[in-house]
Amino acid sequence: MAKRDSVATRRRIVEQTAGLLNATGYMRTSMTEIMKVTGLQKGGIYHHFASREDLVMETFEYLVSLVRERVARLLKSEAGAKDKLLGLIRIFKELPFDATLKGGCPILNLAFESEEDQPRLRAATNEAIKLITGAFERVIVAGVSCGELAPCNARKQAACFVAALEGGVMLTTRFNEPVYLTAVAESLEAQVRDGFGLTQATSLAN
Amino acid sequence: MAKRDSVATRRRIVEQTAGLLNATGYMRTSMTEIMKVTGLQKGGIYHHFASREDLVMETFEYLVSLVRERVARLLKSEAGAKDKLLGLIRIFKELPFDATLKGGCPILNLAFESEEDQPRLRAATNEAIKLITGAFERVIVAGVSCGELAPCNARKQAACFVAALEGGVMLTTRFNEPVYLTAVAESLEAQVRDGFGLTQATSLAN
Amino acid sequence: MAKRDSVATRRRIVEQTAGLLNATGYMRTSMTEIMKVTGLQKGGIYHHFASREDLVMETFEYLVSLVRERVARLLKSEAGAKDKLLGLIRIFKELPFDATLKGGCPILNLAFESEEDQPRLRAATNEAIKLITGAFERVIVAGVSCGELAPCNARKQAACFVAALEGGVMLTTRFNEPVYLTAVAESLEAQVRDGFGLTQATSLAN
Amino acid sequence: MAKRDSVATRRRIVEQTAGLLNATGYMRTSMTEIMKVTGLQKGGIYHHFASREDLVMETFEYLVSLVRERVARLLKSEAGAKDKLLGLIRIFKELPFDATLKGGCPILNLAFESEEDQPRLRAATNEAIKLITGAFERVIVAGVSCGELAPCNARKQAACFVAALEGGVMLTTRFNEPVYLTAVAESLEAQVRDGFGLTQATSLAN
DNA sequence: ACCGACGGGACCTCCCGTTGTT
DNA sequence: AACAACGGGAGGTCCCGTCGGT
Repeated sequence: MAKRDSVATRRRIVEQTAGLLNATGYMRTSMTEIMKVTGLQKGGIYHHFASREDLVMETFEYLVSLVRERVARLLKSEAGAKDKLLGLIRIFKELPFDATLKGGCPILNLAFESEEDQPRLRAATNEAIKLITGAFERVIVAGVSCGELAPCNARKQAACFVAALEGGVMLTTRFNEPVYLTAVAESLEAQVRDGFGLTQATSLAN
Repeated sequence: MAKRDSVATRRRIVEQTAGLLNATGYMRTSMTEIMKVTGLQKGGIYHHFASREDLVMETFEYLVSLVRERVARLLKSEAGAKDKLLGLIRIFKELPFDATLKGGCPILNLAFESEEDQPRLRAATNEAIKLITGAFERVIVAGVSCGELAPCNARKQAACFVAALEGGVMLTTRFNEPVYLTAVAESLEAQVRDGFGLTQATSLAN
Repeated sequence: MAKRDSVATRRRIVEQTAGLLNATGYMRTSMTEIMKVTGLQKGGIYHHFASREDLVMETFEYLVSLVRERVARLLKSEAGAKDKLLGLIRIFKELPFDATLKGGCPILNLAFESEEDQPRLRAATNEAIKLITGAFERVIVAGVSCGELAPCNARKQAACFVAALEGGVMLTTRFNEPVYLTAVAESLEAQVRDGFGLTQATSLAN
Repeated sequence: MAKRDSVATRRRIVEQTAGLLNATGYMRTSMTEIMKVTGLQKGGIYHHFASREDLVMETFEYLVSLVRERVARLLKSEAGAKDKLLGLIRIFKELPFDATLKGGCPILNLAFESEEDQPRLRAATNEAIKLITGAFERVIVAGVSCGELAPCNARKQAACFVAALEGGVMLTTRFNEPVYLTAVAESLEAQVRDGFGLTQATSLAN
């Protein structure tokens, strides 16, 4: 059971902890609970991670990687800007139904919990949210360039998408009410199909 | 005089604790910090509140009352549905700049932190979010009735507004990035002025 | 039991902890043992001291104050340099038989245990040992001035006295063998009575 | 080859651990640090030693053997009692400058750290200190017999030498102040050269 | 012979809530 | 009404020792 399993165990710890932390809270969840879901004792866990923060950090990055991977795959599979945006929206819509991500968006969750006295976690959340916002922004810029979308402030439009979707995920998750995410997604989808009002110019301008 | 002082002190505790709890976290904030901002010792606080949860509960309801009051005043001061919606949006836009509410929306904050093992707090957040959503919904229903807004699923439309605005507040607060809330608000304002696409029917239908 | 007893309790903790720490070890002794001798629970102790190190620090200074007090009283009660030196030696001879100091010299004990990663404790021991050495040195300087003692390097002579006596205390304490301290004390007493060889000049010269 | 390697490795562990334990503390030093200096993992060390205490025990005896060897060599190389005593003193003077013994006298170090719940270590230190004291005592007895030294209580005189020298080593090591050991050594050397006051009888009598 | 994954326990710290007291 | 001494418990960390494997 020795050496060879080390990598696997470490990954197993991260994977099993991921869902727990994202649902119960990165800071609130005690090592005891982590011990329970991993089936390991404190000694076993601390053999793989120097500190609780290290484990949280790695778990967070694992969760972010799940999202990043989906985004990357989506951007490759779809060609048009509209389809890409609709796909990104779909990723958010599916979030609460994913087993490990049913706690909501890990980025917002950790951002909510991490304080200024945990600079590593804060920095990680900042970077992660930029990843998402950046993806939206780049798609929008490209869509505008090729005339598929109406001209607009891409950064603002991206921020609007992310904020609305994150809000939808958050409310749906926390209040167990699917309507929030559904409503937001539908609204955004309509805007996308409309090309941000390509003909009527109702998009975010300045 | 005893009773009068008691009531005043109790209220003072709530008011002084409100901003702290909403910014630092309802569950994360320790009694020590609460003691610091109130200037009272443990005994003094527990004399007025049977438990920490009671204080949290009352503080939360105080914060919600601040929001409710603004909403009520706004609904009274404005006559048209569009103006009322724009006013509600403005309330959210001002949230992060309010001294006591700079921690973000208290409802979402507490909803985020409260677990299933705290049914009272959960119930309070559920009720509070319905208050907000209900306000939007009623305005929309009225607006549609009088023809000021395009026909739509009012509940969904309200959910969409609240989710987007809450998301904007959340991201702006947690990432210290005003663009999220600004972008969301502008987008919603545009939709409102458009009367949810009164002429082109781009609003949330089913 | 409230406010008034605070000072007394704090002092009681220090006094009861003093003997324990000096005998069992400043670093080795666990909070659990300190709880036992003080009769308080962790909460009670941490109410009075912010950290274990703080308690150790204060306990150490209490023990040093006991020694300092004896030295001060001795220096006042005796007039001649020889009598003062004999008195100082006697203080060391009595150390292992003192209830609270039976663990040996607190200065050397803590100096032994404190590492470089505890600068406060290190600094305290440095200061404390200088207190002892300084007392010897000043007496010797005065004794030489008035011709009661043979001319010598006072600092060296003082260091010799302290080292020998500390060694005697240490060995007697750790090996439970009174002869070490007795032998050292007798030898030093003989040198003192001899006035450091006032007539034959066998004292430490350069 | 297996057995040979085993013995060599075992000795290597002891030698590499010796300096570390004597400087950092026999009890305080963690297995992690021991692993670091030996370059072995836990399993490797525990393969050679049944317990941490066994390793400490053996390391201690190795360090004592270093001292014993020096003493034996000195006693052989010098003929006269005075020269032997001066040589013994010199051994102590050199202690803090020896690479492996720069932590001070291993006997006193371990005696300080070992508690009553470690009878083996206690016994080992008792035996070791008797080795040193016995060496002094035998030299003194011989010196008195042949008239090189003034008649005296040899056991006491030996105890005095050892206590003073150990004290000097201790203070010099712990306070990083060479004067203590230097002063003690000079004083004792003077006494030796004087033959313990062969002519004036100032030596330890009863 | 040696590695290293893991169990299990002890330690310090901090926190909430009670209670005697002023 | 308010203070503050104290109990009791839980959390994160680290450490020693075992044992399956190479």
